Amino acid sequence: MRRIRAPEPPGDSANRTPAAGAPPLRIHEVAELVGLTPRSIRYYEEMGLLSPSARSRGAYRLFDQLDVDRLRFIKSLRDDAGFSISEIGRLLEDEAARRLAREALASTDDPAERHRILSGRLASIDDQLAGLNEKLTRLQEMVSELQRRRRHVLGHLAELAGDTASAGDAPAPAGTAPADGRAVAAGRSPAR
Amino acid sequence: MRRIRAPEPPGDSANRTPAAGAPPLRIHEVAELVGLTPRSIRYYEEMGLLSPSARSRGAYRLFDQLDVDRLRFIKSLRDDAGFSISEIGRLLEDEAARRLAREALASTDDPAERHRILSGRLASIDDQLAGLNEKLTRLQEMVSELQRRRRHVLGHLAELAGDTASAGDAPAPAGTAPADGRAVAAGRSPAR
DNA sequence: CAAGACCTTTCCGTTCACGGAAAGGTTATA
DNA sequence: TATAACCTTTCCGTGAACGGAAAGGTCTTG
Repeated sequence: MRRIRAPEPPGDSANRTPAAGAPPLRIHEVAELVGLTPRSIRYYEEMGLLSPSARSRGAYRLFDQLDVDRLRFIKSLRDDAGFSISEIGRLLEDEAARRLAREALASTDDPAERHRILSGRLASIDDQLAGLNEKLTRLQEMVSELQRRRRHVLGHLAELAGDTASAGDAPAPAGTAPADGRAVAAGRSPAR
Repeated sequence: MRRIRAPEPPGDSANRTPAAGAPPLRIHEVAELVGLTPRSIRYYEEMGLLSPSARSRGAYRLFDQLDVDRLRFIKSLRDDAGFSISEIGRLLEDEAARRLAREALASTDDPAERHRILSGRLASIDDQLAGLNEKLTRLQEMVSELQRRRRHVLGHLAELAGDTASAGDAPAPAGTAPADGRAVAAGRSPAR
């Protein structure tokens, strides 16, 4: 019987972590760790979202901490931001382009060339910001509306409590919530 | 040849708008108006997202302003918030529950009953807020990160401009953007 | 070295969110 | 009343994002 741990046979350590501290994980381990299925992870690799991760001699996929981070990012983009896999692909490609630009920038002193590279980067960032800001604004509107309603209901409840406690109290102005902003109330997660 | 307008035959006006000001629209008209296809609209009706809209004598679907608003809301939820159709369905169901609660509240004076109704509403609102706040937080993080990068690139560009203008200028502290917050920069929409 | 647990690729199946054609009905206009 | 331009339902097709079984390989442990 085996009990998890230590796949990598000695001798093949030409990975991204030269003589790593944390041992690489196998697919079902990362899957459990980040809350995805092995199937999904293979699918994301197939779609080009993951760098062709390291392999053991026996062709087992091996994941390091960077892979885990990347997968967490992908999951967040999928679940929280609601991006499609291809959209996520584009975002990650841009991430790669970023590194390339960084290198290209480091290897030239020509002002015109540097300007070209930087402008490209700026355009790409603005592109992403435009899309995200749209989503963000809509979401903020929805949250604001819900918070309005919440205060309204809360006001009614306070009024009710006042009535039962001492008949004929101050009706409570119904607007004493923590102003507005982020993270107001939670409880009972929506499954999913 | 016909040229759009005036479907509803006189005699059947038992709709939501008793003797409406704005005439009802047919499916391809609303579709164009809100940026959906007729097919999608029928699908949403089939999925229960729309109240079985009014029909003309010949069974044509007829949409009023409320339908248009609802469809716009659905589209926003789908495109901007990235909700699935069934999630949108749940949100809209809650909207219906809200009306019911409103009526129930108006028809009883029993404090216990009123408290029960209001508590239910509050729980439901908190539920939705929890989900939305999570999405919102993630998105805000992403936007902040992008804005950070944008300022960074902008700083480099300024530096470059300074260099070319007068060799040996102030390097520009790279942190003079509009603080942070909403809607920073746009340009070139991401297709979709 | 046999067992058991995990892995591989391949391939077919499924759900969601529609697209699109078919066959036929409806409504305003010429 | 005959077009033309819509509409209806029904049904089959499709791309995305996986699920799951099949057939076989690979590690580790008893």
